[in-house]
Parts: sequence; structure tokens; C-alpha cells
Amino acid sequence: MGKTRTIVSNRRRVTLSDVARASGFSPSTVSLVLNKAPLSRYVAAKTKEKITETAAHLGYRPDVFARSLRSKRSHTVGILVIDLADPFCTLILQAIERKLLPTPYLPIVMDAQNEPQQLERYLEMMVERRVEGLITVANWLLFDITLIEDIDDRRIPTVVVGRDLESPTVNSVLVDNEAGGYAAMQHLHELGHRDIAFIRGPREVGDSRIRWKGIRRFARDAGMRLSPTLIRDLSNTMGSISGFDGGLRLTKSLIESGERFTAILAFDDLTAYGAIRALSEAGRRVPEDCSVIGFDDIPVAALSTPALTTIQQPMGKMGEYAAEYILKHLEQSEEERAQPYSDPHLMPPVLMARGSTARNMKSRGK
Amino acid sequence: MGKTRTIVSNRRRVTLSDVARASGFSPSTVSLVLNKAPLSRYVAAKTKEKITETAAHLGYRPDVFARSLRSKRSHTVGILVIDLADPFCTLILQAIERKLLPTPYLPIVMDAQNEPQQLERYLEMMVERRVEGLITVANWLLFDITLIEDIDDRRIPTVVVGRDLESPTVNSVLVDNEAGGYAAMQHLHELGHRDIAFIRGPREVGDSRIRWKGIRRFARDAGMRLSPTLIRDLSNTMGSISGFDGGLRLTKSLIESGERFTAILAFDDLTAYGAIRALSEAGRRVPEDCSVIGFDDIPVAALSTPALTTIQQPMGKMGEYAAEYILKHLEQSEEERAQPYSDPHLMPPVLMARGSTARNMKSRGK
DNA sequence: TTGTATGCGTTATCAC
DNA sequence: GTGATAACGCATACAA
Repeated sequence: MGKTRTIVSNRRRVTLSDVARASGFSPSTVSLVLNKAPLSRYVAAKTKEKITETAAHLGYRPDVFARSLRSKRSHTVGILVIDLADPFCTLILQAIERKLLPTPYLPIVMDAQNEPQQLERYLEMMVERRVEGLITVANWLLFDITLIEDIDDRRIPTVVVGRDLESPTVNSVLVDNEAGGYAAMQHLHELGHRDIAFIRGPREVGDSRIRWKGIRRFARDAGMRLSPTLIRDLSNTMGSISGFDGGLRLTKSLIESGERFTAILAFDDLTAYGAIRALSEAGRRVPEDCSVIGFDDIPVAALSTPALTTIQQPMGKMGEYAAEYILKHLEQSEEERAQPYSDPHLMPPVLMARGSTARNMKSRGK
Repeated sequence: MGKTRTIVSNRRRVTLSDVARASGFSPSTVSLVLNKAPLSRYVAAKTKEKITETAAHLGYRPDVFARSLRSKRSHTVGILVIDLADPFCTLILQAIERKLLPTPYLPIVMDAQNEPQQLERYLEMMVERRVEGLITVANWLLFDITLIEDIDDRRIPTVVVGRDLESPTVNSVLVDNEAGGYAAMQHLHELGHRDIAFIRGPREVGDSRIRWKGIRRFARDAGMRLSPTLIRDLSNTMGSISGFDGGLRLTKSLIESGERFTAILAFDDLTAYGAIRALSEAGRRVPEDCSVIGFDDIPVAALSTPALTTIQQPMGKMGEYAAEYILKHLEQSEEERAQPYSDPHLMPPVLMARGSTARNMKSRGK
């Protein structure tokens, strides 16, 4: 009843010495050839062929554990994702995976699920498993991750995506938040909006501060005045992961304040969705009565109705950069890696103009 | 300048024999004690204490590679996710991870990114890495995954989540699609809808057929007639992963057909969002002019405006079941595992009645 | 050009 | 109660 097996047979694993015996050569020669080691240059072509052949025939697969034990290498790159349920993280992760696919490095992904404790535990496990590089994929919602610097001390190349670690030794790559804030403002301004409400991120979040900087810079450039009464901050203690509840609540308070505004610039897409809900409940249509712009461009932004205008973070590009950075450093010696990073690598955001913003049709009640 | 390191020091890893030397006992005794092996019963309490202490003091961490090489165990469970960008998969994955957290098993997650080739490759890697159990998290969009059966032949406990593998040897857990279809219909019926349009999944997708069965069963029970002209099928060749484009296109065709309908029952949430977009573009409001119901309950369903009424798949429960199943089988001997599974484990769906469905206010134009 | 011998860090079987 | 000793499968320094 011997069905053909696609992968390997049920029998005992075949080892290096099995191949050696079957091919008539010694284990060392077999090892040299199969690993294409430098010394295999001196092995006769015939021998190589014979060995490769019998290895394939026997279905030889090296034992990863024995190999790693002996060589002290793992051929793995650790990817520590702060929250796999966050589409922002997921898209970055997939880009990294795609970059790693054609390389001999296997991504080992672990998901901290927003729990600092798990982050720490997994970080240790990464070291334990001898990952040769470490990429941390972070969302803004982030506790202290400075212990990542410790990893770098072990001479493991490290990079953080999506957040500025502000570390002199660990490289970071993230979106240019200031440019993003600037672009969002510019878009609303071009549509004729002058009375704009803001729902900023929690004060502790660096991203939010930088975006605000960009917003203010545009306002200065365009000679706009930002009304302090139209500014709200999400609170970090709302417990919720998403800014939806905050966006909803703060927009309600904005509406109830009676203050006039024709557009809302939200901290992120989920906050924007909260704002839209609040506007809708108050009978204001988006975008006819009020425009709304978000930040991130989560996958559903293009699919909702109205589609959400937003500032896209180039998750794909960011992931690619991180993977390339690690791959590059994997080849280098320790000394070569020593250059410090005072500044994070910033990626340009791109405005995705969609249905939730429209030209301001109301004359200004000045 | 010796900053204290949280995890380990920079120095060479400390090994078992380091601990042995420092504590004054032999490596074997140290191993026994540190592993709490059965034989450690006979070790003097004093000795145990001393060993545990020095191990802790030296910061000893067993070498996972040496350990696995010797013991032939990996203490890992493979989790093969068909697409990590699919929130459906992600939520299941996180539930699995949470179940595994308090156990000594480490989840090794790999992401096939919807590529059959990668699935196969990763499957091999899982075997190579000696995972002791395998959980496959599948979405409906699935090519042939029967090669997973091969894994089971290796006496690795295996379970598939989210899809019926229809295998006599591999257990499956998924939502009760028929009950889901039934519940969706019942909901629309209770709201007074009698002219209902359907956007079914691609014909090849088993889920869709079963849901349709449930829909028809309700129609029979309630004495409703389903108009054949109001039925559309998503095509599998649309290339796109999401049903959004299909939902948009098919709803347009539904509208253009001139046929009267007051509700749309969509294959899944993304299809529903496509339908909502089409309705909106045609000037029909949701839910006032037309109700829309989806299937899945992706995270954003509750956040969009209007919030999407949908049939929730219990992703959390499904993941938990899968993890528990694997954990249970990891304890068992090969013989005990031998019981075949003719039927998949079905989880009850739950109706999430939200803003995209409402009572039918239009009298029937009979 | 190829083979022999050794050790990576563990665990497990014995003997003391 | 505890300590030698071997073996897991592989890679490499060195010998031939």
C-alpha cells in the first residue's frame, strides 16, 4: 500500500554518514560538497556529482539542530512583531518576509500581542535560538522597548521599524511623520478648508508630536491660524488599542462645543472612523458637511464608503528597508557594523485622496 | 561603564559543565536536577538547591540546539498561516498563541502569503525543524492543501482551522456555515425583507455552498421564494484576494437589472463593503433603502459607518479549540491518536446585528 | 584530493 | 545519591 510521499519517507532520517556510506566517500567530503564549502573547490567534479546524486536519491536533509550546534549559526532572523492583529504591523511583516524568501535566512516571527512581558520573553527566546539578526516591528502604541538595545550589544544586527527608538546604537526606520502632517494639512487647505479640527494622538506618542510639528509648519507657511479650541488629544489610558472610541468621543465633544469646523484631521485611520461615526450620528454627512482625513492607510480605508482619505505609510517600503539593512549587516564583520545611528531613516508618506474629503462648499462665517 | 544587562552578559554562553564545575557536581547530576527529570528524585535536597542556585547565579540557559539534537524533541508547535494579512487568520492565530503561552511549547509561525509554493516549502521546514504538532490556519481562498495529510503520516498531530480538509485522518475545525447562512436569512426575514439579493462565493468554495444550503433551508422553513434572477456568484478568477471588487461589480449589475430588492446577503464582509459602495454610488442609502449583511465579522465591521451587520465566525474559539486539540494529542501515544475524523468540528456562528440592516419600510410592490 | 579524529552541549544508560 | 561515558549529527583542523 505504499503511497508515494511528497516530502520524505516515514523511515528513519537519513544522515550525512548514510550518504557517505552509500556514495563510497567519507562524511567530511560529503559535508564539504553538500555545503559548497570553500574547500570543496579541490574535490573532483566526478566526486561532487556522485555525492550530490546519492544525497538527492536518499532524500538527505541536514539536521538543523546538529548543524547549528556545530556551526554556531542558525540561519534565522528574528522578527518581533508588537501586535500581529494590527494591519500596520502585518503589512510590514509581509514585506520583510518577501525580502527574506530568496535568501538562506528563515524568518522566526514572534508576536508580543501588545504585552510588554511577552516582548521581553520572546526577546530572550530569540537570543536563545541564536537569531543572527533582529527586526522589531512596532506600532506607535509602545511601551518601553529599550531592552532591544541589549540585543544589539550582543553583536546581533538590529533594526526597529515603525518607531523611532532614539537609540544611538540601534537603527530605526519609520515614516516621515512631519511630512505626513504637512501633507494632510496641505490637502485640506487646497480643498478650501480653513476651520479645521484636530484629534491628535496621546501626548506620550512621539509620532503625534512630530505630525503636529508638520501641521504647524504648514499653517505657518500658508498663513493659517489654528484655533486652540478645535484641538483634542486622545488619551493613552483609554485602555483600548484603537483610537476609534477616542475619535468618536472627542468628535462628539467637538460638535457639542458648537465651534464651527469643516474638516477633521485625525491622528490615524481608526480615529478617523470614530470621527465619521460621531459626525454621522449628529446628522452631518461626510464629506459634504465635513471632511475627514486619517493617517496610515489601513487596508480597509480604500474599501469603506466613503473611502477614507489618508496619509499612507509606506509599510512595504519600510519592511523592505529593514530586511535589506539586516541582510547587508549579516555579511559584515563586527567592526564594520559599529557605525552609530543618530538619526532614524525616514520614509516619505503619500497622500491618498479619496472620498472622505471634499471641497469646502460653505462660505466662511467670519 | 558596565551597565547592568537585563538578559545575559556579553561573555561566552555558560554551559552545563560550567555549572557543574562551579557547583562541584558532575554534568549528569546538574542535568538531572535542572530538568527535574524523574531520576532527580534520588538527588539530595541540598545538592538540588546548590545546583539550582549556581545555575541561576551564572545565568545558565540551556542550548536549545544541543538539547534538541540529543533529545529528539523541539518543544515547538508549527503554525502555518495561509495569509497573515487576512484578519480572519490573524485573530485565530492570536488565540492559538495565547493558549500556547503557558505551556512549554513555542509557536513557530510561518506565513504562506497565499502562495501554494511557499506553503509547501514551509511545510517541509516545519518537519525539518521537528515541530511536534502542526496547526494550519486557512481562509476560504484555498488551493489544495492535501499535502498536509502527509505530515500527519509522520505521526505529527495535525489540525486545520477555518476550512474543512475533508480528510479522514486530519481533524478540522471551522464555523458552522449552514447555521450561519440560516441565521443571516432569518435576520433579514425578521426585518421584513422578502426581496433579497444574494452574492454568493465562488462556486469552487465549499463554504459558500454550505452557507447557501442554510439559506435555502430557512427559505423553505419560512415559505419564502428565492428569485433566481437575484442570485450572483463571485468568480474565483477575478484575481483579487478580496471580494470587494466582485461585490461592487455584481451589485452594480443587480441594480442595473432593474429587479427589485430591499436587502443583499453577501458572501463575506469585504463583498458586503463592495455592495455598499455600489449602492452608494447608485444613490441608494444603507440601510434606509437597502439592507446589507456580511459574513466573518472582520475587526473593522464594528467601526465602519454604518457598522456592518454580519455573521461572526468565532475565530477565538476556533483557535482555542485547535490549540487544545494539539496540546491534548502531544501527550498521547501514537496509538491513542489513531482515531479517524470523519466530521469536522463545527463552531456556532453568532449574528452581529448592527447598522447596515434595518426594517424594510417599503411595501411590497407585488 | 580525500579521510580521520575531535568536539559542539546535551541527555541517558549505566556503574560505583 | 552521584559520576563516568557514550551518542545525537554535523563541520572542520589536520593528516595522509
